Amino acid sequence: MRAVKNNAAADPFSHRVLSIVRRIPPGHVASYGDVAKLAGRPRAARAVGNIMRGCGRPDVPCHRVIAAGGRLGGYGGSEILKRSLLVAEGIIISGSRVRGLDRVRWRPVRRVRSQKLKVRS
DNA sequence: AATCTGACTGTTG
DNA sequence: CCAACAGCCAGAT
Repeated sequence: MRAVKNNAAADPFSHRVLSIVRRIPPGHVASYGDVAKLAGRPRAARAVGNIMRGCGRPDVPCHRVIAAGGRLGGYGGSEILKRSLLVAEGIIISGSRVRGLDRVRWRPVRRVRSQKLKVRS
């Protein structure tokens, strides 16, 4: 049985996007644009949204992926649920905006390029 | 291969 | 702040 064949979504991009979203820790968020950028396609925010729409995986915290500027973005019509999930993780939301975005925005650990220590002698 | 579809985003009025 | 528009993009038809 060939198995897996009907699944056309085995592309590197969507796979990369999903693995990135999977790493967003509770209490943190990333915008569609952020994820797109991390996935190597800085202008594919819209495409990321489409991928989120289809991800129905329990291991993918798609509720932590929001729109730019702290706006919530969509959640399959249940934006209320998305808001609840975020609040439950400690995210503070005022109106329809995440507050203190800079403090909860997820920052993947980037490799520091042999940062030299300046030693004074 | 061409067209359509949006959980997007930045600009403009 | 909100609505309309115009780019942009990967997936699905």
